[in-house]
Amino acid sequence: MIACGNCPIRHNAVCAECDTDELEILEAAKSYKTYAAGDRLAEAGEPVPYLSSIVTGCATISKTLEDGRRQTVGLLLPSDFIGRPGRETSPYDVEALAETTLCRFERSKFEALVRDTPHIASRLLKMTLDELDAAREWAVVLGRMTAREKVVAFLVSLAKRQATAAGRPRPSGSVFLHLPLSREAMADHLGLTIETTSRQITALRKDGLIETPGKRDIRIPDFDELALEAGDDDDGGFID
Amino acid sequence: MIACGNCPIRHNAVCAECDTDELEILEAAKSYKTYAAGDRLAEAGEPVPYLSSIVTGCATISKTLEDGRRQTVGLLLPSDFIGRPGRETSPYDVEALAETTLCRFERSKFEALVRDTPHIASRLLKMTLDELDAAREWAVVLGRMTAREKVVAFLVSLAKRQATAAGRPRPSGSVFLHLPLSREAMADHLGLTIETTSRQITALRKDGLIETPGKRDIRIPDFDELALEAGDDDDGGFID
DNA sequence: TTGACCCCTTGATCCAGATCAATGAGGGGT
DNA sequence: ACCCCTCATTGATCTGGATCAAGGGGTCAA
Repeated sequence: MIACGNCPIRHNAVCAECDTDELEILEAAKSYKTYAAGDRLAEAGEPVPYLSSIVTGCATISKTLEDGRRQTVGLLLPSDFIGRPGRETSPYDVEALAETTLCRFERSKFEALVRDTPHIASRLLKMTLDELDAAREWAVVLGRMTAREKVVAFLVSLAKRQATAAGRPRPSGSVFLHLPLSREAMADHLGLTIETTSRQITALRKDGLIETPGKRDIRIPDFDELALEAGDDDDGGFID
Repeated sequence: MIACGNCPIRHNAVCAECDTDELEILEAAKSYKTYAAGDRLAEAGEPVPYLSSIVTGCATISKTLEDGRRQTVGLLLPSDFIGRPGRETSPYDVEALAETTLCRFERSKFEALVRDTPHIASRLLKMTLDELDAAREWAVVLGRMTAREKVVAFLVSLAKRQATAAGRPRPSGSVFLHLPLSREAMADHLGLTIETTSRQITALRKDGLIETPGKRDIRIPDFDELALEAGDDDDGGFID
């Protein structure tokens, strides 16, 4: 059991705005659970008894159509939140891509926390607005970008999130990236097939935009050059 | 100036949970503004001085890439909210598709309302979570559906929203639908070209799934039959 | 060491939807 | 009434990414 004060996601998760008094309440209500890679954290249409934050690991939110087509609609990394106050069941599958530890709260307890703790409520609102922005940005990728641009957009966004999580500013220069996703999971996220995804990675390597020291490892020699491929001129400048 | 008590979106907008005392505060702070079809309500990268609700009309949230490709990431109908507390500028263009009236609050005033009025904050959280669900559902459409399925999914979702707005349950049987969007706006929303969108509508008409009494009017003789085309077996059952 | 399995890559072909190109159908202004 | 002008439809062709198919390499268990 990690003390909230030492928690790796203390300053990014839904508890980020809480003061020490409030942390004590969370401390009393929380429980941890660790899942293995491949485990289901939630299943479409099934009840979600716990609302949780990802402490370590990685998971996807996805939907599978009756005929097997699958689309990932969210990629969850440490500090991201799983579940929705006010809704008993999940509309999506959530599955761990790697060993994943959750910090969990029983639904009814968490809903009370949201009601009674303005710092939780306001943090949750901010995180939800951020997720909405991310989902909309991804809609542009899915709707209008070419396969190559999709792969680049994914690598760029992953590098940015990795930097943010580490408290670093926008990446630049040389960046190393470990992919928590298989090619299949990437393809599902990008709205492509495995084959096309693989070919685009090969093409980016041949063009010198990335190096692939391992199947799941990417080195980006020049982040800005890669970002340019997806038209990412980093609007950036938002005030918090 | 409409009195909040008589407002058409009183029970669906961000003010839905407010009691009469709180409405008085809103009443004092709000102002109305009406835009013509085609007007910009917000521009990507520009400041958004007012946070608003749509009272009547229709608008799109969209992004245009440097080379002109455009993707609509949200369709705004009466009671929907525009703008984000905590962010000065809009990352997207917002434009009116028809004459649109907004109920507006100065940013600083609204941010204070969110802070001090739990009924506003909680309603805003719920609306944002709903929008996030909608954005994710749309990601499945954009990433994995065929052109025909995309058009059907759009018509089905529009019919559902229209029914919800009118306080009716899930549509069934014969449904009449007025499209607030041009073919171009539809195409931008669906991640298709105008031509493909038009062809799919023609195909659906030839298949007897829809009738088109006017370019912007659609009659759906059998809603459930159409919904089936997009694999919409209406999970429905969510608890609020 | 061998083999089974999984995941990834690469090649060949196909096809849904994009692109290029007319044509039609209002609709508003003069 | 006529002329634009915008929007929608339809046709012909092209192409990016899907599909079908065949290896290749790493890992684990026997």
